[in-house]
Amino acid sequence: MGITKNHIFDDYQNETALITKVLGHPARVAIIQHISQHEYCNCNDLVKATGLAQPTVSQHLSEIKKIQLLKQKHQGKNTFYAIDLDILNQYRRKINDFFVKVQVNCQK
Amino acid sequence: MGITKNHIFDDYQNETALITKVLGHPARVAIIQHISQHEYCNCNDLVKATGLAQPTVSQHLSEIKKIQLLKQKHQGKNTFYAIDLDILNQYRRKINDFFVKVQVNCQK
DNA sequence: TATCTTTATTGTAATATCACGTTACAATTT
DNA sequence: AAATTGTAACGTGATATTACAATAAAGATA
Repeated sequence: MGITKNHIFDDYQNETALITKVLGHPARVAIIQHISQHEYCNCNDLVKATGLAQPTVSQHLSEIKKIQLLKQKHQGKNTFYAIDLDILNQYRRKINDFFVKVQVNCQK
Repeated sequence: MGITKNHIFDDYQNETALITKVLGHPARVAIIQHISQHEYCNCNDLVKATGLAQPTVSQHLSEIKKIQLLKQKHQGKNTFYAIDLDILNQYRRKINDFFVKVQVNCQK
């Protein structure tokens, strides 16, 4: 029905899916890369970097914000984005652990 | 337009997104977990394990198959699924490297 | 004040996804 | 041969996603 039955899955499964879903679009991968490579990166920089329209970039940014992966600093009319490294590292470990657990289970 | 502009992104970005997109649904996370935990796991086992209808499970399986993460062995009327550990490990490293690169870039 | 810049929001069209009933088909069992 | 079992494919409805034009809102600048 186009509606995911989250309630029939456990927290671990839902959280793993939530994180990877955000990474599951090339624009968001590109946005995360670009922010990591450029300090004081604002929305317009990302528009230029991706070639997408400003509302589209803004929409993708809000998806990334939903999982707390971004910090933003308002400076005058500008909004500068940065990666939250604590969260990033937390997610890196979480996703890596998922892969490792699957691997270990297979080898039992 | 609901249609992703893959052509404006590079291979690395598209491949990263392709892999994570498959993990971006709790049913597929659950299916991968269950297959890793049960040798000789067939479609019906996954139907029972997830609580989803058989066609739904079959559809999710085909998404996971698209990125070569599954091996299948036909035995009579049964089809047994297993994780392709080489591919899994390849993807684990790829996704982990993505996170690490972002982290390293931020710290420059 | 009027204008420009920057970002978020709203609305909308096109497409994709999720879920499942139905059907088809192959292999097994009776 | 007929019935049963297991899986994939087809079709479809409901919802979500992607993309963007238009607009709003807030701050900067002329």
